[in-house]
Amino acid sequence: MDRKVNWMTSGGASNDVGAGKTVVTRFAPSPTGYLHIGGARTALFNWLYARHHGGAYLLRIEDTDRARSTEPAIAAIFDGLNWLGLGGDAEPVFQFARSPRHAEVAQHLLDTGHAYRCYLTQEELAARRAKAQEERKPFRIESEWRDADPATWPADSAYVVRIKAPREGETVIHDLVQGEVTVQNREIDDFVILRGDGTPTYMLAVVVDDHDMGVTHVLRGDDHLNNAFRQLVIIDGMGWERPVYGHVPLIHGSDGAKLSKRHGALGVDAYRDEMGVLPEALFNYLLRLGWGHGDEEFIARDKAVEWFDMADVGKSPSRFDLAKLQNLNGHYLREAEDGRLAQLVGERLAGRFGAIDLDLLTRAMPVLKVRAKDLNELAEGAEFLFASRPLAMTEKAQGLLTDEARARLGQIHDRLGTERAWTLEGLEANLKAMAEEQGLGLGKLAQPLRAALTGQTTSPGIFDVLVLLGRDESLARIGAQARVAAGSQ
RNA sequence: GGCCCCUUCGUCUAGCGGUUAGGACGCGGCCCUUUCACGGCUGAAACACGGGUUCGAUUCCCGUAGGGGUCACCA
Repeated sequence: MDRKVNWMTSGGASNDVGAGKTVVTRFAPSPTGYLHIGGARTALFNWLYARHHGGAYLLRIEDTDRARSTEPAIAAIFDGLNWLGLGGDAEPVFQFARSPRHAEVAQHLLDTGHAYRCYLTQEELAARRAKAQEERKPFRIESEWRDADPATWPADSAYVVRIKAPREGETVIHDLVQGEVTVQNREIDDFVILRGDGTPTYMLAVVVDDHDMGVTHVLRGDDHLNNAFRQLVIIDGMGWERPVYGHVPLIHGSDGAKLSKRHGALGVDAYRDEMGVLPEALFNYLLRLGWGHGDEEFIARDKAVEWFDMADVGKSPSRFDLAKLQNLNGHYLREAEDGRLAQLVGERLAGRFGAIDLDLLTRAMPVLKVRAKDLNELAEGAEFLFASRPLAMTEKAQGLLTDEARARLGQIHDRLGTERAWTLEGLEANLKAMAEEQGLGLGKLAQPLRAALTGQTTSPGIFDVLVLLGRDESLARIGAQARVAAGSQ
């Protein structure tokens, strides 16, 4: 509870850092794959925090790993972010393009004695590491070049630039999520900031970019918590102001293990395309994963912005629960506008049925969407509207069409044939009257009728189906099944 | 293994010294009902364990156990 106080000690209102600066957050994915669910949540939290405090939310692509970074991955990440409404407030920064600036900072650190050239080879390091492990001693890089006089640095040998980390004392971070975290400085080694080929490492690049972008709040996965202490060495060496940190616990799979493809570490595009999830549903789900606001479950965007606070982010990792996402998705499906859903479902149906009558689909949507949890189910439920005769029957539907049922379908066909207006009320009155006349439950008529009209045993209300299909198509479908009965007599 | 972090129903969470420990998903039952859903009502289900501190601990402190993260010239 004093987390807030800690980062406000420099004074000012809660939306100020230091001397009244505006909040600036960033989401910095590395484009080595799609935008995964954990990254999406990190982006969401950064976006919300910036919005809540009236600040800016920036994007940075960490493409310094040239071998693993790809164009398609970059596109997929932007695509996913935009779909969720989490695009940046400014043009994204591409990290690789800034490597000259990174090298410049490394040089400055070298010049000021905060870093040094280390001529140890990777082989030597590996050998020392192996030896330490053999002796069961903790390994920490102790380069003899740390205190070497720059005048003795060989001019022609390969070297890396290492930061000179403090060896005594301790470093404390007042984390917005984790609270006060202390690490002994001796635990921090002289990590590399510039590689042998002169390119910057991630540790250097992040710090320089965050500084240059004016980032005030670094909100990221807590797998970076340890990195924060190392990054602070560079920040302090440059004499820069420290950002406020907030390390959010990771999302785990349903079995508690690290999230992998098996449990939903899919790209957000998979949730959209394959699972038929609506962006507002994923937004709401991700928001509630690790964060809560009293008993609120369905939280709209504007409310999320209003309520979001890093202090309410839980400190323990949460598990990804697909069932809950689906429930949320069902909720948002029911709330979604019919025309929009028709559009989305139409795209899914076009492959099988050709041109889709979006007007019909839109009219059907109110009765269709209440029984679907995702766009796939919605599309499935809408199929009967576009299926052509003869209708394919599911096994259960077939089972419903007994001789007796087919005989009744004949009667229904005759009765409804006299219906001219074809209204919901008229049809309902007609069939209920028929059921009553014959002393039958409505179900005895409705189920075979449903099978004849949709080829399935479940569907929207039977009168809705009748109206949606229209007089001609309905009578044709009923007649088709009734006729079979007549032929078999 | 060293270091860091975490621990309330199966899951997501509310709780911030005194509560019949609340909500949601999922699960069971009932109602609504032409099917399936939706909706409504309802039931089972949790403070990891052990010590303290305190008149009183789910809540504060310390251990134990369990879980997670991290220890690269990857990001």
